[in-house]
Amino acid sequence: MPVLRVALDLPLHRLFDYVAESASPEDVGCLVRVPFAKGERVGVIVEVVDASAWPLAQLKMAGDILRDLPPLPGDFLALCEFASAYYQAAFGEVLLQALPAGLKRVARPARRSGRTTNPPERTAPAPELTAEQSVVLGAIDLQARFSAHLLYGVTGSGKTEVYLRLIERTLATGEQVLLLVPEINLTPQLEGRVRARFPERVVVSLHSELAEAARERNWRAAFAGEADIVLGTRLAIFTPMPRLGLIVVDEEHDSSFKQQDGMRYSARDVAVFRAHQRGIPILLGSATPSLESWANAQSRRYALLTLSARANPEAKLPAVHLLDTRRMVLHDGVSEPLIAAISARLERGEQSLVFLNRRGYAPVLACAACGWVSRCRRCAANLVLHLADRRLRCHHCGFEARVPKVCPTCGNQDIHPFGRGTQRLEVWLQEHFPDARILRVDRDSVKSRKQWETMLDRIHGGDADILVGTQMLAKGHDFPKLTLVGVLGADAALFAADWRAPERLFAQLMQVAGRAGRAELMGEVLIQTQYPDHPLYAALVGHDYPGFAAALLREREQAGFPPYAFQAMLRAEAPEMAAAIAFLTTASALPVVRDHGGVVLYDPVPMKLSRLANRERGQLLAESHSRPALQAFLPRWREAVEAIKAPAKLRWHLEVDPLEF
DNA sequence: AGCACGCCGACT
DNA sequence: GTCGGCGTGCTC
Repeated sequence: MPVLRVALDLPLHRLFDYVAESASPEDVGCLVRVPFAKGERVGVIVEVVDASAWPLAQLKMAGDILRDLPPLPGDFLALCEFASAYYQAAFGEVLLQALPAGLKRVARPARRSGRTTNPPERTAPAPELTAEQSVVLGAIDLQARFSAHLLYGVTGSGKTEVYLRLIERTLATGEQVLLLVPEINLTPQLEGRVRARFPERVVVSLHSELAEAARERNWRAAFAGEADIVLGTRLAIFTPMPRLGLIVVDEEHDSSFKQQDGMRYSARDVAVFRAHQRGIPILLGSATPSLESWANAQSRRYALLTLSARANPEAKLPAVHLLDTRRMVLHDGVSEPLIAAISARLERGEQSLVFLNRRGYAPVLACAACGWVSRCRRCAANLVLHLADRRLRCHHCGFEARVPKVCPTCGNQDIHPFGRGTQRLEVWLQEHFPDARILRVDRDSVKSRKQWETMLDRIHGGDADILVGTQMLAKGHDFPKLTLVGVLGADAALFAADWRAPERLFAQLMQVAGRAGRAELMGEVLIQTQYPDHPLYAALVGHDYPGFAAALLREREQAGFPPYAFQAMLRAEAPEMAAAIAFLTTASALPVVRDHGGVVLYDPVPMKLSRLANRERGQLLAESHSRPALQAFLPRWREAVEAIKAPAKLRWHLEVDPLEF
């Protein structure tokens, strides 16, 4: 009798073996129902082997092999195996997280046959290509085996059109396309554009906000090869696609491609591996590529393709000016030149956008008499004042309290908000421009996709004169009447402890600056700063991403930071910081650590946000100048760390290529 | 990760 | 006298 080696959704780095009445190697990749501990589970058959060498008496009998779903293909299993090995996650967990929940339920409901039908769309004709777009398209050979391309294109340069043409060429050869986007809800118009361009094709979307049934239906369509185009967020990278011929990653620098819980993978990096493994082209697109991708382009591992001009030649890049607030009078944080610029837009009937990446009314409430500040009792963070609904709110753990009328410690009535958020800015602007229609756009005012679409309609319909918002507003949207972008409070990120903060700030400001002046109206960007000489701002003024990236890469190389070093972070959390640090200290002194000369471990330290939801958190960085050395070290280290006897309340995880510190 | 078994504190 | 805390060990 054959033995099935089965992967189960457990954090265990091993397979479980069962005897089967009858099974053949063709069943590899099939789901199978198996008895496990006291209950029953669904796993995936990874191997079917001859039983002669197995201690059969110790094995349980497998249940049904679920053959109504075709077996998961070998390249998909290999993709999961790669992710499992690279990110130190259990194979079964990787494999089963990739499947829709419905398939994994032990008792499976009878399947309703649902067809994936596209809502009818009018065919959108393809626009003429610009000279640059033609050059870029000519440089991509879809017949080639694996090839990675970085499409560096300024905002409005027509990256999407390049994607669409490539997709068209790929579809023509009978292959499927996977298009990854950071957050599907923020870019509903991209989905619309894809559907409108390919009305006769099956386009399905895959993201976590999709209802379970719809997600399963779309997943099945992709897996069955019925879907021609899969448009999805990071989780879609783990979709089996039998005819996959092209992967496109839009806004490849965006941090939402990085999963921040469970298996902490980078969908962009997995995508590159997947393309390599399948021998197909991959295109990464961005106006501000990640330094990792930029470095790969500089070293010719990726082909660099550039779109330097806006597709609409009338739309010039916005003029970026710095407002040196050290020598200016500020009115609730807003400088007079910015006020004047907004006034001018109001008079001309144009739109302004004021960008402040901090939601709420004020980041903290404080007592002038005794020094009390509104701290979260569960986190090492302040409670943010939300005046709109009169609450104090922790942006990290969700804790809420009502706003006290007097100081909770000394009874003083003199408690005041300190600092500014979007709500306060909105209030002030409304007072100063009483006739202006002001729209605040942040996660508090836009909670659902529906609200977001309503908001976009209002903006496009010219229903707003001034937009006030956080980075939500920065994502790729055309606001034709928007000619002014004001930026407040950007300086904070210049000197942040996280050395990746400038890179993110630059990308964010480039993105929000790109909102200004897309049509025939010239755009202007005013950035308030106390550090007008900072090279980051100089690069913004000059629209000089390559120069900025080169400078950052030089710094990184000198400091020995990524992408010139490879890192993994061990994090521990416990009720007491001492327990977390003690665990990390033990982990850093394990015998395996001494055997790996190529890997350096730093001292365990408390995390920046050292307490979150009543758990104290510490971290330990492992680093190497050689990825193979780090990859050789990690499995051995992880195994030894798993064997550490830690208190039950201690949680830990290992993150490869961490983005945040 | 669940879920059992197993040995020490405050209660119907 | 028991209910229940979570420490430890196992899952084919």
